[in-house]
Amino acid sequence: MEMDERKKKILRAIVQDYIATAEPIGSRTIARKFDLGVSPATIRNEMADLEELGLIEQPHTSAGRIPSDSGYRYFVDCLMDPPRITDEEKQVIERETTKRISEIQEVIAHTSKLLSHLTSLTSIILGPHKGKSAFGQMHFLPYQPGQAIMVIIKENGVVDNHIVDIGDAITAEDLQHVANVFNNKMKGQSVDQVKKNLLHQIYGELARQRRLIDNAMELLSTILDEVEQPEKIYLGGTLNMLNQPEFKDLEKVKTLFKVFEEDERIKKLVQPTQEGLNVTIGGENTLKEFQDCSVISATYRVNGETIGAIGVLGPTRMDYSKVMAVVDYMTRSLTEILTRRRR
Amino acid sequence: MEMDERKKKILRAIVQDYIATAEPIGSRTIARKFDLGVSPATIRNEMADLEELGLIEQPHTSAGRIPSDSGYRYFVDCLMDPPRITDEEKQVIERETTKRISEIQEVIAHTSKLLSHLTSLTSIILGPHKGKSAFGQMHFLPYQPGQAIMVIIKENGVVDNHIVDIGDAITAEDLQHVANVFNNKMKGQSVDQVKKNLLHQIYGELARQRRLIDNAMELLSTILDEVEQPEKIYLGGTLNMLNQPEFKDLEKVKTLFKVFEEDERIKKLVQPTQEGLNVTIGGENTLKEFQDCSVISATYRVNGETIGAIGVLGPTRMDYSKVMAVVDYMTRSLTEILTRRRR
DNA sequence: GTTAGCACTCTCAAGTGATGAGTGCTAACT
DNA sequence: AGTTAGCACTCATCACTTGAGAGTGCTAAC
Repeated sequence: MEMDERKKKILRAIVQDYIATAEPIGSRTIARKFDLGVSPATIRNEMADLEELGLIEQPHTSAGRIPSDSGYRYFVDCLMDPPRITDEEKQVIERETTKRISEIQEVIAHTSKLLSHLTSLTSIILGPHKGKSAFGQMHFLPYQPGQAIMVIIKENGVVDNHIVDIGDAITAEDLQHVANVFNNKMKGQSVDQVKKNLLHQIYGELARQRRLIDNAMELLSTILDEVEQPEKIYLGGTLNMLNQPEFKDLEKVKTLFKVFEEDERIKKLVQPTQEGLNVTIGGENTLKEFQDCSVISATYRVNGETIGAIGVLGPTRMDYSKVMAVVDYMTRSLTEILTRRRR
Repeated sequence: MEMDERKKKILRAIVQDYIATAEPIGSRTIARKFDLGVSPATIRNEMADLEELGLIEQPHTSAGRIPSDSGYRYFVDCLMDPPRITDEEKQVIERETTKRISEIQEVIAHTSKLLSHLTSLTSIILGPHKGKSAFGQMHFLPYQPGQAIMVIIKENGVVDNHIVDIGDAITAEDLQHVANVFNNKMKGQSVDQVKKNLLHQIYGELARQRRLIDNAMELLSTILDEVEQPEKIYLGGTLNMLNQPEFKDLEKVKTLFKVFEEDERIKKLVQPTQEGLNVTIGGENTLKEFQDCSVISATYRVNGETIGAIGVLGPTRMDYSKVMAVVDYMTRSLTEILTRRRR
């Protein structure tokens, strides 16, 4: 069976109306609301075909039709108005993102809020992965008698600091010396490499500061091996889900919110499967709790390198065109902000 | 009218049963479940008295009685078994808190989880307030051509760092010089003071680095004025509320969770009004969304100084004895951990 | 190929009545 | 005087029925 023009029109009508009202729509209503020039009976026949094609379904005998997952998929791929951001949305985003915020976490948290606000759905942002970064520089700053602050700058520019106990016997010059040795030997190396290859060298050169070195190495391990610490997840507008009629059931809300607390599974949702905008509809995603939901996601970059993902979660019945436009624009916006910030 | 022994017994029975079942309890059931040696009719008479005293109430004519806020209050103050932590709870807490965690945020987050888990309610922890701290030291570290990392150490030992753009013309010595001037002039001063009194001096001494100074001052403002950044709030087990029968209504859930997102109002809930354990029952607290809820809270300390609060939020119908015991114990535990950690 | 007509199905909301829990009151009992 | 049995009354809840409305599929006519 072929998808002729009229079938397409009818499917589009069904999807659009269902997205707007969340009510199954019947042939009579379609004929009334959408000017297709045919009678309800004709539409009924077409709908029977569409159902056979698996694009729409009936919740029960005497209800109207609703789109199936495949129906949404077809709609998104072939029927939908192309995603186009409205001037109003654009303005809001511009206004909100030009506020100068320095901390990257805050930028992302703010983006998350904005995204959920614009879509009235739940936003999910995968924070930038810290990236296993190699050793860059080390410095010691005087702090208090017997203590110094060890500052470690990773190769990717992230700065970490820790207070370390030093003996009273160590002078500023000694510290400088230790730092110099580390900086020379370790530049660009991972901790494992250092432990294997260079530690005895360092010990050799700095025999007297053995305790300080051990201390420093331990700190370096924890700081540079921070990769295990997973990317942070930012959720925004989780409450918006409660306004969706598909979550008027308390049990559903419970399971939904339970999953919201499991970062690992949320992460899977926005994990991009391909470049550009990802649209995952209903059962296409693997989490059974979200079989009634769709996710629009995309990745954001810094200096061309993909470092995180941004997504919107909503009921399958969402305004794909609008949400896709917003996610797309926000991704670019975020990429731009982060890139500019880094310059 | 006096509260004689029998009235007390009956009130206690009503509260205990209602806490356990969440169902209004009638005279017959009381006579059956609790061995008071009198007939339902007598209990009815007593209950009429208790109602007149405002300690219990009837949801509707033919339902049993439930405790009123005053009833709970009387129960907590006079009737309840004294809070006593069980060995089992104690063990769990010991086990969980001996895991060595270094970051204070993590300690608190973990405590929050533990607390909500033990009580099956929602835990609220007010993070340690950062305290307005004055300028301590400043350092510049070389980073990339044209950029340096400015490290600011506050008087309380908190370290902050930011990448700053410096011109190509500035040498390491220049930077050192700038830092020295700042360190000399500003030690222990607040930013406002500096702006008022010292800025022109600094400009005078460092005429050539005017742009860098402006830059630095701006950063200092944001870093040192961080007080405005409020104490962080840790919520745990918010989902537990969904298991409470009083929140089977979706509308209630919505308003509840909305308030959960408003830190300012949550803060009010646990803000201690007196030393030791605070018990706020139902309408006693000021937030109208929480008129059906009670809060048990207490403050935790470091080195004798109160730095935050810890609390449990649940329906008015909660197991006061148990929750009070747990909150009390956890407070001590947290105080101890933080104090030990600081040594 | 399209449409009108019609019987049929199914949900939903409103109405009904039985049931049961619980009360307050009265009068009898100890 | 305090306690209890008995009883009429109230009210929520549940199961059941019923009617209305929406929608369908089928058939026959256009």
